Amino acid sequence: MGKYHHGDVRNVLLEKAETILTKEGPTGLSLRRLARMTGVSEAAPYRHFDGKDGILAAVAIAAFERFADQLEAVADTIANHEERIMKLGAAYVGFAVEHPQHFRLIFGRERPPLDQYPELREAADNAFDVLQRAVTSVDRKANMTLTEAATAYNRALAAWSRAHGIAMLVIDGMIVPPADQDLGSFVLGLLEEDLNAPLNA
Amino acid sequence: MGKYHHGDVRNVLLEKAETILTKEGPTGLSLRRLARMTGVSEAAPYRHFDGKDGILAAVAIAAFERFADQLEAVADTIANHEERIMKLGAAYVGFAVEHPQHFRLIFGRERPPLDQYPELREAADNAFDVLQRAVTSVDRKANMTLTEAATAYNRALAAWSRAHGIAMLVIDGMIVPPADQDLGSFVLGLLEEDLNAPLNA
DNA sequence: GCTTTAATGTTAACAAAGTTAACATAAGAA
DNA sequence: TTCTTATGTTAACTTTGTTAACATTAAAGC
Repeated sequence: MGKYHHGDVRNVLLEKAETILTKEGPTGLSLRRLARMTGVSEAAPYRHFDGKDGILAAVAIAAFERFADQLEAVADTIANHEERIMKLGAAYVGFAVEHPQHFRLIFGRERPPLDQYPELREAADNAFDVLQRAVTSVDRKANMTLTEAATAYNRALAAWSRAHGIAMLVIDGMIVPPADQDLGSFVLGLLEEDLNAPLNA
Repeated sequence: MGKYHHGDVRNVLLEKAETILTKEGPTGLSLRRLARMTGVSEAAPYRHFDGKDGILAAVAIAAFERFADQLEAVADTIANHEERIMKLGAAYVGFAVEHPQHFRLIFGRERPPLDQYPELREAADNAFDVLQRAVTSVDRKANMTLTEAATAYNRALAAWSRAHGIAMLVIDGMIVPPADQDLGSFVLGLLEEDLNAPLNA
């Protein structure tokens, strides 16, 4: 007389997985525990997901999508090129700080291999496309020379890696943002820092 | 008649752990497998290390030291301030690319908590001191105003996070360095990229 | 030299996790 | 209604981290 077919196990599992991940990270997410917490047998998740990686992939896809949406929302509202790059970087770090576990999931090594989950690869590519478009969009509509295009691409990489480095080091606790300052402006300050300028600017 | 006391189990374990880590990363390092490969009982490692975290900590400490040495070697040979910062960044990324698993270990979440391993914390702090000194050393010997000192500090953070971001994205395969170019000059290019400069420089 | 003690090994057990196989039941198609 | 498929369940198997109980060796104290 077991409650076979509750109807929505897959979604419930996903939501609970989401909750656990937020609190304890990918390592703390155990399939068995997840199943118990969902009130379903310990093997049930295997009917809906391709094992643990399958669930992680599903969560990662959702995370990538939210990430991309958040970046796009910022990028779309800012017309000025330089300002857009900077604010985008701040938003990038902002997402990492607000959702450190999700950020770690989509960039860390517990992320399932992109090759094995085409939708995951798609979600990842889409997020990076948003970034790249935002960084190079203004230049794209002008007719660029080959070297200009190359520079634009490199600049996107540079902007991306700067934001990424700050994000990683901050959520790792290696860089501690000053308490008396807004996180966004702190990040902007770091992004704009010119390593070659004289100290007494 | 068992071969009790082979004499050097601790070091052999560490070396084998090192080997496994290089090939398979922290996740692939299983204590039991390590013990078997070392030809010792599966509980033996616990006599020499504080469980799995203990071994990871030991390996991480060694990794931090090599990392710091490598950075210091570069920093010490370059007198020019700007050049030193840049080459240091390239060395930072170089280490990550040469030893991705070690880099991941010392920066990822499988690194044992610094609080629980004072020597690990020390090794980490030392590595970052090397970085910070190299980035701010020239300025340090001048008598700086408070704001100059703050700028110097921020600049160190900016340099660090830039290198870190490139390193992370490269070893994650999200940024693929061009095959026709030396990795070092690729990194230097990214580090020097001025996001605000016009495209046709 | 002999005895005691601490260090170092060993085996055996436990719990937790990922995964799969074998079986049960419900829902929908034929 | 019957057959097939999707979805659940239980029970097993393997691996892993860890600890307890016991064995042996080396070193220290007498």
